Amino acid sequence: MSGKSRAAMMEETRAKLISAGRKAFAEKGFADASMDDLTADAGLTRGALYHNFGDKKGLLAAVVAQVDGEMAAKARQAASGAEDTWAALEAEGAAYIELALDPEIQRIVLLDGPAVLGDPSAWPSQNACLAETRRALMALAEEGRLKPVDIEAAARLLNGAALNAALYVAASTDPKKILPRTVEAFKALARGFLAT
Amino acid sequence: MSGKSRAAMMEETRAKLISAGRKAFAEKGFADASMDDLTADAGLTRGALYHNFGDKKGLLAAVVAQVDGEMAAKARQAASGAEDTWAALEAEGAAYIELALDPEIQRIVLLDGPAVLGDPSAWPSQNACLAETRRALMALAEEGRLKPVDIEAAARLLNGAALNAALYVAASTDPKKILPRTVEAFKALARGFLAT
DNA sequence: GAGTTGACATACGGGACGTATGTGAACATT
DNA sequence: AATGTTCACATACGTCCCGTATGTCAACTC
Repeated sequence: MSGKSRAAMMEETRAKLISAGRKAFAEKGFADASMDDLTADAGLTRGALYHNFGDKKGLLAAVVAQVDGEMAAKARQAASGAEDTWAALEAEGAAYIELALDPEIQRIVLLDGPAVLGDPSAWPSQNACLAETRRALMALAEEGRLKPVDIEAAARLLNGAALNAALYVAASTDPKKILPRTVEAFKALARGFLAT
Repeated sequence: MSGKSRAAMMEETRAKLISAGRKAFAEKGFADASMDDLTADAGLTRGALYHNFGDKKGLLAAVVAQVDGEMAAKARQAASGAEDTWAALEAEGAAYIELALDPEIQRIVLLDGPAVLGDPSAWPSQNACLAETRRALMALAEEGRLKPVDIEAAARLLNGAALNAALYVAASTDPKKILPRTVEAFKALARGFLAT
């Protein structure tokens, strides 16, 4: 058992490249990240990258999909403890705001991602975060607790509000103080969707 | 009166460069816009651009400031006809959503702008759109019609929701059909800030 | 055991950005 | 009014980086 299967080897190089790309994109931004550098960091060359991901944007897409998936998982976990469907939606939104305080997430998912890959709803990763919010809203709609709004639009509005607000919190001089206020404001805002 | 003053000449070249940059950035995106090409389009060379704007990002900042100012002006105009302070806020939000359907605005202000220049609240243009929303919210707060939320955070949430929703509308297969639903959803959402 | 496939490395060309240097017209100075 | 200076802009150069085309070596097939 000295080696591994062909497919396993390839998965390993893909993982190494994604990891190196994630670090480089987070630290330098997509535009200033050199593929020569990040592939060398992974102990490889650009050849491996082009073979596995097609081009620089392809690597970013893979990185975004990974980070996006992690975000959705954490949001789901945050919502899992809620007693109530509505509380779950609020918890998810709050979780997104807090998650987006991470510079890595801001740079990769909120700034470079949309600019390079286009609108998030068109991403190959199918935007797991958005799907999570949509799911929560549909559950509420079935319970009859929502105003008669378009679910898809509502999900986009909530997600956009949360993630954008996080950029504001992170850019502020005192994030720790502003975060709770922002989360409260988000909860107040979200209640606009509640049936009266 | 054959010529113009020195300062007037410089303003003219700045205007020509901004105009050419605006077109190039809108059509090709920031990354794929060639400074050789866009300066030639303006009948100039890269020398003029570096002299006036420092670098490529400097030109983008100037373009963003111009577009952002135009957006705020239109939003203010849309709100001017409202009978009521709250109706004005709703009208502004709706105006942002509709404005953001313009591909030029999407590309420059919503996608490349944040990615290249960083968080909008830190822009030199001071984000006229955001300022407009903040103004409307403060007026409402003085009238006592707002829940006790942080104004700054609320402005960011509303703006983020509106602009992000516009990306969704524009990316949809049938924007004309989805736009009114999205605007309605936005109005419902915004009511979350209204005092009960 | 020879041929083929495929994952990855190396070599090459083109393009774009930023800087350093040049230039000619307007303004100041005497 | 003539000369020196400034400055807005053009030109020339070096450098970096992406994408492709080509090469290579191990693994699998027959």
